[in-house]
Amino acid sequence: MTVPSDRKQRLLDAAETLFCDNGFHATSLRQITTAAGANLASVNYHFGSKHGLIAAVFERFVGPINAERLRMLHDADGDAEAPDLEAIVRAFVAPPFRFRHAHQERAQRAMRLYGRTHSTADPSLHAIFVRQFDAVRQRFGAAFARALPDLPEADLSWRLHFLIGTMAQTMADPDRLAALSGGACDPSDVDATLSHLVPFLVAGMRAPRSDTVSPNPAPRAVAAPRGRRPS
Amino acid sequence: MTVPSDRKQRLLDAAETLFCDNGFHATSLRQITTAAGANLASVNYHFGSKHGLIAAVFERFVGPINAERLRMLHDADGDAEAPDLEAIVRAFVAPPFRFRHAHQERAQRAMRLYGRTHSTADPSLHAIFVRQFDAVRQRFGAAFARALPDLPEADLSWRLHFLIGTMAQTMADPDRLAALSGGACDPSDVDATLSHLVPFLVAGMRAPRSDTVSPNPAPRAVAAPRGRRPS
DNA sequence: GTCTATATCCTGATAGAC
DNA sequence: GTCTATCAGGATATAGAC
Repeated sequence: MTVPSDRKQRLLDAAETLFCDNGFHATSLRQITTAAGANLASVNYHFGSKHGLIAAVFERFVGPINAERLRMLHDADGDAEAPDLEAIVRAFVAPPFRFRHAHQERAQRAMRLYGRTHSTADPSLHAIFVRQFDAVRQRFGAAFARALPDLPEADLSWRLHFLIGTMAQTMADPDRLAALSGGACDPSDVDATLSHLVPFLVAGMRAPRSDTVSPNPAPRAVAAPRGRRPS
Repeated sequence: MTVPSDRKQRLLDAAETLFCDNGFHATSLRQITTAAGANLASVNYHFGSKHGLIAAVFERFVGPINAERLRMLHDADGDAEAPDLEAIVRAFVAPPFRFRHAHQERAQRAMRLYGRTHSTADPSLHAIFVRQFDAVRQRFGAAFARALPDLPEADLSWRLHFLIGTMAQTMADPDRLAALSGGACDPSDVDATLSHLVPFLVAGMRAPRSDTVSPNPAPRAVAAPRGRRPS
């Protein structure tokens, strides 16, 4: 009790790595226990089930990140009437990129896993995620509302959604950016990442209200290809 | 040959629906064939393997979307020296939202599936996606470079990455936005979605260059929780 | 707490009749 | 092209010795 089982930690570490590389569903308990040097039955003993292990892996790194977000948010707005928008954005997006692990490689993997789980198709995993995340989202929603008092509520909800999506995708898929930029961008450089991400998001949050822009032109539908078409 | 097998279409339809609801990996061929009223062996006959079916499902709806993107891009910039930024953004993000299927419900499901596949963990699925997508990405990258001639190349790559992420997440997870906005946002309204999304992205793309903003403050690391800590 | 051994079920794929 | 029947293997989970 005073010193948690080393096996348990190693199971979490191995699961985190394998989940990130291959996804939750494609990773078997056998792979995990083998990589951790543990027995197959140990997962059920420590975590009850595979689902319990997934939840434990996820909560282990999302907990500190959300705590740091709230801490930075408290420093940033401190009940001010008009808190600094950039500081709020930074409080939201910086912690997951600054997550540190014993090894930097593992920190990057955890970040990727975090970003990908944002848009997982599996409903039960989605539930784990949403439960941990929605409190943070609401707290930041209120801060953004104070920082952008003239923005209608609907616009604010949309933009918070966009902001989360931008962050999640940036975390989820750093390799593609590195490859397609021909080496011009280095997603492993946290400071560089934030120096691009934060201004992009701040500008987006400050965009003109949607009711002041012109309507959408050319609403041409994209036809779905069907096997048979009337001709 | 003249009339493609009805079974084949029904398999694609059923697979699309189930893949969207439960993910690729969690959906079995038995579920698909049962839903399609077909035999288990029919998948291997028509598509060779489950992987072949996944690729076929994906290509069926991503092909027309990318074609429409390129068509709209051609209309928008037409080799102009300084094409309209908003038109380029719209050419990129509008087609997937305007994708139409025989039933509107299915169109929404296809859109969700598309958005989620952007950040799939499975490497072989990722490959299917990237192959279809990178040509479009390069073409749009060139158009953005013409529309934003003063932006350094690295900034451009970063922002294109952000833009794609915002779009993907918006497509992937419409339900959460609807729930958390308390009904203020309606993600099923395509015009409303675009009227919020496009200004956000245009403003982000026009943000100040990253080398003109102040450096990042407070690089405090988020500590990873470990079982044992030196005390 | 950790192990072996096993139960039970489901997966993708295929052989071969029709 | 479509079917039935089946194969070979992997999945999670558990019972029970130590």
